[in-house]
Amino acid sequence: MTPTPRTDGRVERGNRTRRLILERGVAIASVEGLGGLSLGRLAGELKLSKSGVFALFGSKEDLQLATVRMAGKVFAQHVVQPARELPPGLGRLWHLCTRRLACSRDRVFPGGCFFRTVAAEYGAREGRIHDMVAAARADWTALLEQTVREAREAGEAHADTDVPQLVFEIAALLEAADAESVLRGDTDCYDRAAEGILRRLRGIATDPALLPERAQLKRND
Amino acid sequence: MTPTPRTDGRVERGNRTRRLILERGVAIASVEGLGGLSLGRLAGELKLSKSGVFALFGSKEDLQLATVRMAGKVFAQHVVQPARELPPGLGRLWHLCTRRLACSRDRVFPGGCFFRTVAAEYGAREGRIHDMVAAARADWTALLEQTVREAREAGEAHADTDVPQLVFEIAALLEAADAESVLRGDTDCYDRAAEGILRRLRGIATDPALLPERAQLKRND
DNA sequence: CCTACCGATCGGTAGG
DNA sequence: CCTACCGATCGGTAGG
Repeated sequence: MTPTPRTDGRVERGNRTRRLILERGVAIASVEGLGGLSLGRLAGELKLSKSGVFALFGSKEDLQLATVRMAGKVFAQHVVQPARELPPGLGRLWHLCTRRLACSRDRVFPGGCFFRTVAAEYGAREGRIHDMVAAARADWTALLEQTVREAREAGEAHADTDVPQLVFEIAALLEAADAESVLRGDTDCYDRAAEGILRRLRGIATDPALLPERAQLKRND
Repeated sequence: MTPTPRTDGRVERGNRTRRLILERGVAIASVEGLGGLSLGRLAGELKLSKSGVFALFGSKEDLQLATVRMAGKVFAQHVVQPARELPPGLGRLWHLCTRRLACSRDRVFPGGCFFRTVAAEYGAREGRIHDMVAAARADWTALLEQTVREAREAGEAHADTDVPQLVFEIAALLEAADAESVLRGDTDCYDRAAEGILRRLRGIATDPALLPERAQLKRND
């Protein structure tokens, strides 16, 4: 399956450069949006030629789309994957929420959550970037809804739980915390979001002991 | 106090042109952000000369700042002013929320709420635009907090109401509805936000009759 | 002296 | 990955 190796290692070097460009692109776009990306700027900051960057991606839009894909990998690694280590249930749902808050607090993306920034930037436009960003958000809410349903099937959440309503409110509090921390530079919002979510989860839990008593976001999780 | 009128009406014409430019600028920025504004584009769309647009504002940044101010007037007219007609209390608070949702649903700003878009665009940057956008958001949360406190002082809300926590959650649900309606093009989110807010307000109300039984956003309010 | 523009062009940079 | 360019457009300013 592996292509015949060229002993000069040009393919490998190209992949390294590509990753370098995308990591920088994700960081820039989380602060200034995907509109802040330009071939010349990325080339200048990384000491590459503009046409070299262009050759690796084919067009500016393809570079932007690849940047969105890279951001998705970062988000999955920091938020989605760690929650898989816990068994399905309210504990896993709560872990998804705290990891999402920690991802913002720790500035995994320097300008706050990449997807909130680009969703605001491309939400009202049309085209491939809008569609990919909307799909990424749909994946996130679908993951939250699936996790709630698993908790319900495990008997940890009441049978009459309104899943879309609950997930809408959870996602709203998570995003508001990210937005406010970036805009105002404070961290109270993380405790407020955690408290609001925890109150909502207590409302659907069949057993209060399934959830922590207090929102502990000081921990390194 | 009025300046001596020049019979040629040049000053008046300038003010009309200025308003025309800012109205277009607000519409463009709500969709594409303030970065989507350019002197040449505004001039082209309004059949003015680029230097004419420039002369009216002095610089691009001053044009952007004036655009933020104009958007503030629009928001005040559609959301803040109507709520003043109601007496202080939970009814006024609820009216602020429904007007805010209607402002998004009716696309008073074509790309969804102007301030959510530009807050995401400039939240992680520095400068005069960031500061003005942050101040506008602080004004909005301060208005909500003041309205909650008035309801508490009128005996309509419990004395132990955590005002900042409540306002954080209300603002989060309002913004999430706006963002989701723009990104996905549906309207369910308005009912979800209204339901979530109403549930929260019932939790602090001393008398359930102070609030509507159902979130009626179909009405023309 | 003022205003509200005009047509043309400044030095630079965009995507390609 | 490079240098060398293109058509266009950017924010801003000249004299009239």
